[in-house]
Amino acid sequence: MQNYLEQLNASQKDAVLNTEGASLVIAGAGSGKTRVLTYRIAHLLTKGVHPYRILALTFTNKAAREMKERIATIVGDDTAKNLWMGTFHSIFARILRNDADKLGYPSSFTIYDTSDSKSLIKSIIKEMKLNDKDYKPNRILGRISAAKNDLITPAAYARNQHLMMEDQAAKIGMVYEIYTRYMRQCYKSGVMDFDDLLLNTNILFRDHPEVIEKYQNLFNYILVDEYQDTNYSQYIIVKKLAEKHNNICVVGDDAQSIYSFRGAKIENILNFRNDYPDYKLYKLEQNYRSTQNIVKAANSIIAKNSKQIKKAVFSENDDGSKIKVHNAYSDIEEGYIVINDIKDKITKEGYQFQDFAILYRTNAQSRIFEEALRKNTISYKIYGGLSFYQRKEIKDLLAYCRLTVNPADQEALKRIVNYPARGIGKTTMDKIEGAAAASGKSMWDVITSLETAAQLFNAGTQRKLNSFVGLISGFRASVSQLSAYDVVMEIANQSGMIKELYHDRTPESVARQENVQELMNGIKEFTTNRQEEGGETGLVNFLEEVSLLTDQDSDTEDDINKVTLMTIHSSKGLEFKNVYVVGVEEGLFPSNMTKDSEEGVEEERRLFYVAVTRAEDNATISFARTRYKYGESSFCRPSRFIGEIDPQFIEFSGDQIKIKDTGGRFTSKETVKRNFSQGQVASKPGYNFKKVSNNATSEPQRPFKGNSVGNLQPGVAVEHIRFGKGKIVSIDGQLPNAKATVDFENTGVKQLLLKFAKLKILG
DNA sequence: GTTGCGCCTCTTTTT
DNA sequence: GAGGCGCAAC
Repeated sequence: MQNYLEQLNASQKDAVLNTEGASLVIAGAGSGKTRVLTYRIAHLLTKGVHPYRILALTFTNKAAREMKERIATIVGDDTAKNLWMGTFHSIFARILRNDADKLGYPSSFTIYDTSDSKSLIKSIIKEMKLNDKDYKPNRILGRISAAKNDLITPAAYARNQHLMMEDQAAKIGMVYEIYTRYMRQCYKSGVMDFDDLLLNTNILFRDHPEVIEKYQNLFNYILVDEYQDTNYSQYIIVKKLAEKHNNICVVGDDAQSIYSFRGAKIENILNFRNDYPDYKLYKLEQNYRSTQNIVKAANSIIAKNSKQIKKAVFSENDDGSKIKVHNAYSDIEEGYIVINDIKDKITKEGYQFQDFAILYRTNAQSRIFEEALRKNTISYKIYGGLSFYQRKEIKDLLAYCRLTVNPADQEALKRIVNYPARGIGKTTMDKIEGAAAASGKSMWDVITSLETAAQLFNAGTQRKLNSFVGLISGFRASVSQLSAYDVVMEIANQSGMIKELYHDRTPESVARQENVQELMNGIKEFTTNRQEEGGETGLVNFLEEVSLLTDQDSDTEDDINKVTLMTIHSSKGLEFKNVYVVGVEEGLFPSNMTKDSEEGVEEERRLFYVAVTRAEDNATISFARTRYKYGESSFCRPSRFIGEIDPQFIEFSGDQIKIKDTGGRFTSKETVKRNFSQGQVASKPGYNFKKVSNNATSEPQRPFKGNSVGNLQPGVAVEHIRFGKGKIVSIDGQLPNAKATVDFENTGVKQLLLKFAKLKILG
């Protein structure tokens, strides 16, 4: 065993050695947080604490896995593997599976992902005949999810005046009813969604004292990573579990709380001292990751926030270079600037691909960088976006698995009942769904019950349904006799999926075949790993693992030495020698969705802080002045955040742009004007948008769509998706080829062909 | 019942 | 730009 204590500084050592009681470790970015957590657990183990008496909760599987591996190198595999270490969701799914029957769930309950939840909500909205203009599944799911994370049941929701008024104001007053039906439906289907895993854990602990007592006694020590990102539901679970022994250690950084949209309450970490008045506070303030310039710049950013725990993060590393700010004409140029800079650093400074990360606010931004990287034959890996498990063929196969394990799983059934096509169409499904709703039974029960089937369907349909039922029943019978791998193999073959997929040899289809193969390999791997750890290897366990996996968890061998592309959210906890924070523009970062509220902006600022502090050697910020959004080009201004960095730590490169701080906003008038005069965007009379577009293939196809032409008169204020607000000066000719002279303020754009324009009349 | 086409909405972040 | 949905044709 290595002497791990020697590798720690004084405050880190303090935090590792004081294992008893409540501890709050405030860990600045790059201050060795994971190291403290790892060694603290290793320390407990070397003191003789049994591994199964330690509960360590993280937010990603990857974090858990890496920590476990590091602990294993200190105390050995056999000890480390018995730790209760994992994400909130996976640990409590495991606990729930043991006691699911107490809550009326089958122990084989399956887990809905977000798209399953959305689809269910969509059908409830339909069933209730609500208008889908106001009732957007996304939005409704958000409300329900938030309620669950605040431990608000449907009944409590209906009684909550605040929530009800909010809903009514937003014209979605029936959310409580949708929530009620959603819960009922999930229950009936024997499924839980992500939030249910936590909510039901809370219910289990609340209603079954013997259960909570069992786990209170079991877990002598509880550790929570990224505590600033816990939501109320998680907070209560942790609090209850720790009640007995009071050995709780939470680690986090309030400055990096970036998940409030998922219900995270920064207050949990800010109020820790109220919950545990005898707590000990450890502050890790020395940053070992980044240069002094980066740390100081980051400090100047976060200083603008009001809600925070005071700390002084410092670095004793070299000063390093200043943060570079690149000003790009367009999003496409931004891509090239970044990629050229990467190439430059590789040739001149000897960095490798793996030393670079491109971080963006939204997944949609990745495409341009991917293209630029591909053109330059730089290998890259991209996280987020459409993950492996969201691909159609994978979801289909997993839906078969889910249905096999849990035939009541309604979304799984709906997904594959007619895939591959077996003549069970919409009419039949509507009947089944109607009967299921009327009788309170699951759809599976409806189709397996002979009497109802005879009433509802003609002989042909009955035969088709019976054959489907036989298929699934066959799979169910196999589960007890075959390994998970063999069951899935049987499913893939007998369902007809394989035949369907191998039907043609188009590249897409080959890719799908490979994906299915990869999933099969995944099952093999899962089985071997679990066997080594002595865990369960059933199909139900595989499904659980897969449901709670994110694509960040699946790093493969050939992912080494590649440029990393990911959202800033996913980059938390990681570090790279060179970091590019791209698209730092008003409306994008901070996002339009959040910039109206002070809390929203503070969270975005923390996100910006997270982005910058990922960098070890160089942080580079860039913004574009025009960007494609929703398939159309639009103008953007640099983000207020750039102006908030203490200027002594940044350096502008490329075209100088006038950035003026006007109370949190920037003006970039001059640059925009200059651009037009440079001719990059034509402003000649009578041009059409084809010439304006950066990308000649994306000609706007839609014809003019304003109100009637009669409304388009000189003097009318209009908005155009590309050019912002302006006033019509004059109109010539008739639609569809009318020419309007519109003065779009500050853009230099004067004339539009209405044929191609999409104007919105203001006011 | 199935397929294909065109129109519409949409985007924040994720366990 | 992409995916989802509705509608029309087969």
